[in-house]
Amino acid sequence: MENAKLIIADDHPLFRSALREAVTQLLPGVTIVEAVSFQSLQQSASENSDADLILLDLNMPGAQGFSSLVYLRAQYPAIPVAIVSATEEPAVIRRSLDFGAAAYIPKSTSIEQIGAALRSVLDGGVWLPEHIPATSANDEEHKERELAQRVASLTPQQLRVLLMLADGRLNKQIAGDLEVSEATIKAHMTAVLRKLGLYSRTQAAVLAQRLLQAENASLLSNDETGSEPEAA
Amino acid sequence: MENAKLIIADDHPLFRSALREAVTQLLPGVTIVEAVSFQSLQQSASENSDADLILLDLNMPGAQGFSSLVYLRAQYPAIPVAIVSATEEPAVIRRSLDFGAAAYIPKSTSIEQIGAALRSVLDGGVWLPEHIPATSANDEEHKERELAQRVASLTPQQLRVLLMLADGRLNKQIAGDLEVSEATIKAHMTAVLRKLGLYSRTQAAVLAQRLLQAENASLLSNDETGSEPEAA
DNA sequence: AACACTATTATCCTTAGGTCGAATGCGACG
DNA sequence: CGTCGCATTCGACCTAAGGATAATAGTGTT
Repeated sequence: MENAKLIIADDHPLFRSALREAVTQLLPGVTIVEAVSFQSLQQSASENSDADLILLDLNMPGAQGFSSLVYLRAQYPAIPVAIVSATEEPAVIRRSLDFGAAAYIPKSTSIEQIGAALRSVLDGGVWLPEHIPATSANDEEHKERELAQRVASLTPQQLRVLLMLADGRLNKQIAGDLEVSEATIKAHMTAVLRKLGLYSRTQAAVLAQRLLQAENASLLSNDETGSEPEAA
Repeated sequence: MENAKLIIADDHPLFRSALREAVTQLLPGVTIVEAVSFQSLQQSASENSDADLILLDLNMPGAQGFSSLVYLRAQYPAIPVAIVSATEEPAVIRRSLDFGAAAYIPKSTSIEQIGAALRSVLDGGVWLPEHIPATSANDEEHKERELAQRVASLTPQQLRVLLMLADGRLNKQIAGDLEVSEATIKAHMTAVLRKLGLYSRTQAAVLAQRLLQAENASLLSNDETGSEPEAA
C-alpha cells in the first residue's frame, strides 16, 4: 500500500498539515492531495477519481453537515471515505456510517490509532473509535438513520436532483442546471421518491433539509429535549 | 391595570411559579393562567382570548423554536407576547421581534426589570434588555430577518397552511385537516407564496423548516462558521 | 459476450399545484 | 348605518408533478 493516494479535506490548515505529517509517516510513499473547501474537494476528487481514500472533515466551508459525505459516496462509490471530526457524538458517528463512511476518526485519536484506522480502511474494512454502541437509544434516531441509509442508496444524479430539490427548484430548472430534459428529471424524481419511501417532492425537500443540512435539531436536541427533573 | 389577565407558558414548573410569584407581586389583582406545553397553551389561549399578555418560553414541549410565537401572533394579533427565555443571543432576540414579540425578557432579568417590562408591554409598548444592537452584522441574518417579518404578516389560516406544508402534507390532506375545500387551501397557498416572495410550495416548505424549527443552523452557526484564525 | 446498472429520453395519462376572479362575512371607521 | 378593508371561502382554468412503460446507450463486471 506504499503507492496509495489520499485526499485530505479539511479547512483547518494547522490540523491539515498535522494530518498530512502523520499520514506520510504511517504510509511511506503515499501521495497526498489536499482540499480546503467543498469546492476544492469536488475539484480534487474529480481530478483524482483513482484515489484510495478520502479523509473528510464534516463542516467544511461550502458544505455543513453530511452533504459532502453523501456527495462523495454517491459520486465516487469506489473510494472509501473516513470522517475526521472534532465531535464524538455517537449519533453523529452512527449517521456517518449510515451515509456510507468507512471510518470515523475523532480528532483526539492517537497517531497509532490513526495508523490502524488507515490500514483497516485501505484494506477494505471499517474502523471506529473504541466501542460505539451500534444501536441508537430513541425511536426518533432510528427513523432518521433508516432515512440516512436510504439517502446513501441514491445514485449520483439522483442525489444531485435531491439536493437541488432541497433548494426549492422546479423540475424544469433542475433540468436546465444539469443540461438534460425535464423528462429525465422526472424519472430521477420518481426514483428518489421510491427509494426514500415518500410520495411528494415537498416531503423529499423537507427531509433532505433536515437530514443533510447543518448539524441540526435532531442531533443536537438529544441533549436538550425532555423535561428536566426538578423539585416541587 | 389591576384587572389584567396574563397567560404564563413555560414547561419548567420551578421557573413558572417564580414568575407567577413575581407577576402577582408586581401587578396586584392580576389573573394568571398557566400553560405547560404548546398544546395546553393553545387551549388556554382559545379559552382566554381576552388576555392582556402572554409570557412565552420558546422551546416548550411540542413547539421548539419560533413556531409557538408565530402561531400566537397570527392567531391572536391583539394579544402582545413577551418572550421569556434563557438565551440572550442578539440574533434570537432580534428574530423574536421580527416575528412580532412585544418584549424579550432573559431569565436573568431582575424582578424590578421584569416589572418595568410588563408595564411597558401592557401599555402597548415594547421592552428589550439593555442595549441590543438593532442592526444585524451579517448579510445572511438580514435576509432571514426579512423573511421572518414576512412570515409574521401571514394570517392565522395562512400560517396553519404553511406549518402543515412544512410537514410535507398535500393540499388535499391540509384541506381535510382544516375541514375546508382543497380550492381554499390552494388560495391560501397562493397568498403565502405571494407574501413570502416565492413561487413554489417546495421553497416555502424548506424555508419554513429553516426558519421556524428548532433554534437552528443559521442562528447557532454564527458562533461556529467562518474559519478560525490560526498560526502558520 | 452477456449481464446488471445508470442515465437519458419520449409518450401517455392521472393527479397535484397554483392563479384568477368572485362571493361571503366580519370588524373598523366615519 | 353604510362602506371599506380584509380574511376566508370556493369554482374554473391552466400548468407542474408524478406514475407507467418502453426504448437507447454507456459502463463496468462476470
